[in-house]
Amino acid sequence: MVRTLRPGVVGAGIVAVRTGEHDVVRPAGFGLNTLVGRRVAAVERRAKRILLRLEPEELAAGPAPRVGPPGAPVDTLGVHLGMTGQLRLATPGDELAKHTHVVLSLCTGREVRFIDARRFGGLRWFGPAAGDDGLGPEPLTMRPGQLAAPLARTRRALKTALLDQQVVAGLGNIYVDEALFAARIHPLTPANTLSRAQIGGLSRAIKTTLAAAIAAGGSTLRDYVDAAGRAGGFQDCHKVYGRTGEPCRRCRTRIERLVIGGRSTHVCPQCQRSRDDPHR
DNA sequence: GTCCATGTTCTTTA
DNA sequence: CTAAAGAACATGGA
Repeated sequence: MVRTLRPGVVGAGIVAVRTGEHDVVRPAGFGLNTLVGRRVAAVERRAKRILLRLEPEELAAGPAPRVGPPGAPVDTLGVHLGMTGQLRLATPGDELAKHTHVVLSLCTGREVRFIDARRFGGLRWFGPAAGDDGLGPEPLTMRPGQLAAPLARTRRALKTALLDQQVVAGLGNIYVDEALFAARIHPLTPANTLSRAQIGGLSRAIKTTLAAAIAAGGSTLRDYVDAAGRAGGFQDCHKVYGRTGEPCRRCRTRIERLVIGGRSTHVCPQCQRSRDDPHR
């Protein structure tokens, strides 16, 4: 999402803001229209958050330098897509999709639209804060020790621990299931019983799974599309997620569906037998 | 009508 | 203190 959004947004000034009747902005009542006149310095991702970094206010007005002096405050507007959210680059003539909650008009003549049927997603004003509060390490760059430490402190099912954004930030239900299959570890394994070797394998599995998913453009089950409206392709590579009853691609055993922490969980009972693996 | 859904956050219960 | 379980949010598709 960030990669497709970035070229249409970075360097552009916000010239108008339109909002729908539902308040999807936190803190509640924050006026997005106060951002008119600000310029987008960068678009970054932290875990599941999309972060629009805005140039310092006084420098953004007028023909000012693109980058402020060292130490100048950069403000951040975060976007979380929840389950059904979309950020779309559009032009004013494009038909307004149902459930469009925010439209940011840019000086380039283009628009960024936030669309979200369920409204589990939303925008969040971080001000000068970094926008990474409450988040554990970034899975793509973490060291195994960063994963080992919080896992050693809990007896929760590994699945539940990995969905906890304070343990590791950015894994959702799809990618936890896929990473656990890749690591060949059962999702019900108590987090604090993993061996050092299992942690190492799990860390690697998380990285390869996410990297492959990003390269494929993400998983489109129903709603996800990038800023240009293109669906992802990784759903066709899922080994276990959504494959209940179908044969494991590795061993042909039927994929099982469990419920762990209230979340649908997909597992190959043959490949993911870590709980009673005598070698661990 | 039923069940399920890519996420987060709060409350209740133990 | 820990954590499990459930509910809540809101809409739509099968």
